[in-house]
Amino acid sequence: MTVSKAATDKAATDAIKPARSNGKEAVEAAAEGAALQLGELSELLGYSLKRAQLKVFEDFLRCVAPLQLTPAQFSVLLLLDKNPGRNQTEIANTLGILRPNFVAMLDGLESRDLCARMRSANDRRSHILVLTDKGRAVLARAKKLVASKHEARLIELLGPANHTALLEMLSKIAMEF
Amino acid sequence: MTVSKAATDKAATDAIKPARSNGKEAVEAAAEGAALQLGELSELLGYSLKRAQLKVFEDFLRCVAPLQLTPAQFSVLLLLDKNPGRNQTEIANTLGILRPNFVAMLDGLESRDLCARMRSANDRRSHILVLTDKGRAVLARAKKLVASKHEARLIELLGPANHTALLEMLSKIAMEF
DNA sequence: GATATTTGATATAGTGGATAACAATTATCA
DNA sequence: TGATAATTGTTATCCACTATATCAAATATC
Repeated sequence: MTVSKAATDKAATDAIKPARSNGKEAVEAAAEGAALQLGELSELLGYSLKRAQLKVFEDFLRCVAPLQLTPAQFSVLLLLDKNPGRNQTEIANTLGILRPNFVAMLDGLESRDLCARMRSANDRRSHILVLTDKGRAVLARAKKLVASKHEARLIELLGPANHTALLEMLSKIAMEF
Repeated sequence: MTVSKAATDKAATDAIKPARSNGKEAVEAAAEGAALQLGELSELLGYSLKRAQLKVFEDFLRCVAPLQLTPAQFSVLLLLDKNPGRNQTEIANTLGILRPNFVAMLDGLESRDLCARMRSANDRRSHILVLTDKGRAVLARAKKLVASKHEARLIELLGPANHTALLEMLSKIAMEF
């Protein structure tokens, strides 16, 4: 497994002559311009998982580009909206973000006036996180873009039933594996 | 979406009192120690995709730890074995690794005597990549570990039919999305 | 009231991914 | 043929993300 965004850019556009199956297949294939054999790689779940994830994130970024939101930022806004009154540690932990790394991320969102830190009255150590009006507006627009462009394209590719089944299996792996 | 390895470490171990459903539900829930609501996040394919991918890679590393191979390194060895006579550009492109980043990766594998660069006779610019005997031996052991520990655990969790269906859908996304 | 824990924050390091540029070599074609 | 373009491996460098240690302020524990 490896996988980045690059991949089959140049290599795939190479001429692909069908490899004739004589003695030294692969070596001859290399001498020609044949496509490489993935071999067991195509059976490795992790490999396809990673490549699919990159594709999906890439498409997410495209679809939500007018709002300049990354998948991570979108998830934070979603969580803040559904869970008012929570502090940084709670939000970060739920999303699997380490608290030190969450600081800069919040700085970014707060500087764009999408959310705000408010000192808690009960516990003056913690910051209660709240969506601003602008944050709610951006989130609403983002939800629409994600549903109508991003997820819609996935559902179209897989079919609704498969899409649901895929989501269930991925959740199962994420939670129980 | 966000997701790193950390996640539900501390927050999940917090006391989870069932939130009573009166007026200000979520705010009250925050006042107590209730679990956070993922909301639309659980319907976002990219979110589960990323979390599942992290879990799978994590498990891969554990299973193949005795051989000290990352998923990326394993994929390189696999590809070299199935495609002898190829150069760095071809291998890197197929795996979605950018050529500049592939150099250090190969240095690592070569310094462990798992593969070797050989100057091509036809084109003295390129390096033909070959597995060493040790590389083949390590790859063979890695394949066994991956099949018997890593993939086996995934198949056990999902069931063989679902596992296959999942692989097909992920490949479809990776290739056609 | 002394000690430990938690929270947000800073500094820092490691890793993966991306671009520009370069020398050596090979391909193109006028 | 010879000038120019393209390719290969490489280096340097930058950015984003992840991870750990540490700190001061505030709170919890006993």
